[in-house]
Amino acid sequence: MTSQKATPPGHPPATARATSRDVARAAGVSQAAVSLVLGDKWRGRVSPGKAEAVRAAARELGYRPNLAARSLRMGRTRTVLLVVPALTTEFFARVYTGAARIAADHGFGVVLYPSPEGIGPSHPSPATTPGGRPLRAPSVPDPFDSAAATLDGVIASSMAAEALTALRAADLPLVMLDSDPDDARATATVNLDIASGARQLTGHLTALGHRRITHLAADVRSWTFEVRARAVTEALDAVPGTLLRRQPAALGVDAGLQAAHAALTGPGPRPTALLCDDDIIAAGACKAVRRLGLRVPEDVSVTGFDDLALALAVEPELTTVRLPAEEFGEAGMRALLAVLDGRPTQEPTLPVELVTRGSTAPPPAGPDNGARPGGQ
Amino acid sequence: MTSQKATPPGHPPATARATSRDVARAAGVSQAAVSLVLGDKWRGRVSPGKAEAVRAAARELGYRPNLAARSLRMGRTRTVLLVVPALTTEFFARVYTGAARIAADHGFGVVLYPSPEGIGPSHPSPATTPGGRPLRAPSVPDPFDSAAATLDGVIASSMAAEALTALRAADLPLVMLDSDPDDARATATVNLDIASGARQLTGHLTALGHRRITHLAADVRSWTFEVRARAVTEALDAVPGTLLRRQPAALGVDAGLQAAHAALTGPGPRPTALLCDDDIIAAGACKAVRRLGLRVPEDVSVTGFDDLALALAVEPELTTVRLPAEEFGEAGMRALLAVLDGRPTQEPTLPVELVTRGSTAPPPAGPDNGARPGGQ
DNA sequence: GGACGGCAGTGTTACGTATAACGTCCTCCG
DNA sequence: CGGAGGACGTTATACGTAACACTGCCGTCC
Repeated sequence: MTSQKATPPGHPPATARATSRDVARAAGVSQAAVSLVLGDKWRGRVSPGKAEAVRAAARELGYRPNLAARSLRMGRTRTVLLVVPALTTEFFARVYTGAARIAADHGFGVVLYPSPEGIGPSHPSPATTPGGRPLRAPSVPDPFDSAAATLDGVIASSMAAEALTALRAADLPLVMLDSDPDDARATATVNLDIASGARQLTGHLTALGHRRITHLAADVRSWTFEVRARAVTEALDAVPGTLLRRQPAALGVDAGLQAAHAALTGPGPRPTALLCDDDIIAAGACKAVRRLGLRVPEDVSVTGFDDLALALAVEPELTTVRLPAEEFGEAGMRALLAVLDGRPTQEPTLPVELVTRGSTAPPPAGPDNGARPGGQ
Repeated sequence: MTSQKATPPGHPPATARATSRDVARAAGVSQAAVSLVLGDKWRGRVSPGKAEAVRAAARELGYRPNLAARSLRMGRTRTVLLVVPALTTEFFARVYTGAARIAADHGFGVVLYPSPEGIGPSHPSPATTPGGRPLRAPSVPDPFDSAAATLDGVIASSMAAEALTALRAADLPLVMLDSDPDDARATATVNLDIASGARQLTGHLTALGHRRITHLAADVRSWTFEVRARAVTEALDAVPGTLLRRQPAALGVDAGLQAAHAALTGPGPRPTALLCDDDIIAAGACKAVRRLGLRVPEDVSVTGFDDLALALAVEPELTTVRLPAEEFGEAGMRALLAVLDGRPTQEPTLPVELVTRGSTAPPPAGPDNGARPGGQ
């Protein structure tokens, strides 16, 4: 009673952290018993009474296990690495959020490794040299040299796959996001149903009557973009009388603008729809359309991909494919946890959803337009 | 040369990590000597020849110190916590990027703690998950319970200050970002010159001729927003004949739209300029203006704050204040490192810059300096 | 000539945890 | 009645590192 301070029960003196031995002393047991009880492995080893005493003492002292000691003892750090192209990309920020949530639920931490060749859509930074050699960022250290030196596993986006090979993660469990299921490096793979999204998008455009479509394709070598390109091609091949062209576009608003400009002013009949590999490129494409004195969607329809916040910020709001980014990160982390536990991982491909908004409409009626605006 | 394996020098066998004792054995010295040499504290304790031998052996074996052991021994983890409202906010993603870079340069790691009340300005997030389950994370754990249990310091945004009090970080060095310099909790404070930015913005509008300005003020209790409001008020007080009103706005595109709608349709003369607390609100405001049949900037000027990628994605491009987000994170981390080293911290207030773009123009001509345009 | 101090190192310890190995009793059953 | 085992705990150890305390040794100075 005299020792009772005014501090709430959750707030111990906080001067020096209590150790498991302090708890043991307070509960009148040995340190080993504390470890057993708090580790929930005391079935027939400690009496219920003492177990409760231990828990009470731990609570009273505000005991938190020293993770450094635990890691040292166990040889595992309960820390995983998430390798993404860039965190300033909203999509990957959301992936991280989902992954971190699941990780935290299991007592794991997530450290980030933005790959050196990471593409920052926010600022126009040249990502790679023409030779394909990744431009080494000034000070992106090997995460295995940094504070996260000891890792239990890795989750990596296919967009950062190249950075992976430079990493010394050779023997770590590796979950790859949105990548080739046959990739030998991956212990497991978690995918979004990108192909379905691309098909839905293409189907939406053709149903509106579009026949001349230009695909503003991200010029990033990555499984996910290859899938988009293939799905778009196949879907349009199935519709007679279509003309698909492809215009490479770097990532970013400005790059999207330039690519769209090229697509709209190039030789041949002007496309009536621009199918963009992500919302950011699409935003740039919208700007390009209007700079040419045309309107979105009356003259040119534009579609995005990802359903970022941006899709609702621009006008008209973008028709796009919603990717469940948080769930994606969650699934990736769950898969990795399963691998770490030795459980079989059976992660399904996550469904995506077409979101129809104002940036798409039937193509304008025109003499040389192979399709009827109201057709369908 | 005969011992040269096919593996590159940087890639050791990678089977089991070499320990400092392995290095000692290989170099023919004791483990203590290895620790001294690699810790760079061997001035007169180890001969240069042996020191070089140790370094060579370490390189050969690909030795990486076990950080768990080091942390346990030293009582410091070389890990700091960054508390931000939400990572999906581009601004804070960039702050993190800067902080992480400096941290890595000094062998530190950064773990993230998105505060529970974190605002997700990204999506209409209110509810719309197909499954209908609450997206708001029910499981944001105390970071001191999570894998980052042991921390050396904390950097916290003023926008997440409330979360801080719930944290048990009582005795940790704390650097606060953009917050009241008199905040007693902070060991040090690093600020952006927000007031200057707000003044520049206000001056820009008044110079264009605007007199009726509504401030779409973020309804988040936070030092940084209080400063903006105060600076705007004072700047406009200095210009005779101005009418400043204030409309609270939640964060997010949709909230900005609603607030702007209220501001434009409310009683009294319609404002000719909307000064928004961030670019996202401004994007929503632009939508509201157009939905009322008005034009940006001819009928209503709109300004943002932050200079996110979004500012260039919407049309017209936003006049805004560019905040050096990466540098902000870098400065915060540097300040924390100084505190940890016991050095005096003397971080200047970082300058900001007005960026004039297409969303601002002189107010429409009218009876008394910008009255409402006739018929609408 | 012996005391002394700086160099060049090594042996040892402790950090806090998890767990294997080891004792007790006590009960139950043949 | 004796021994087998379960319930209940404790002791001891190892994880890899940093740092303290100690030991020779050699050159120097009084």
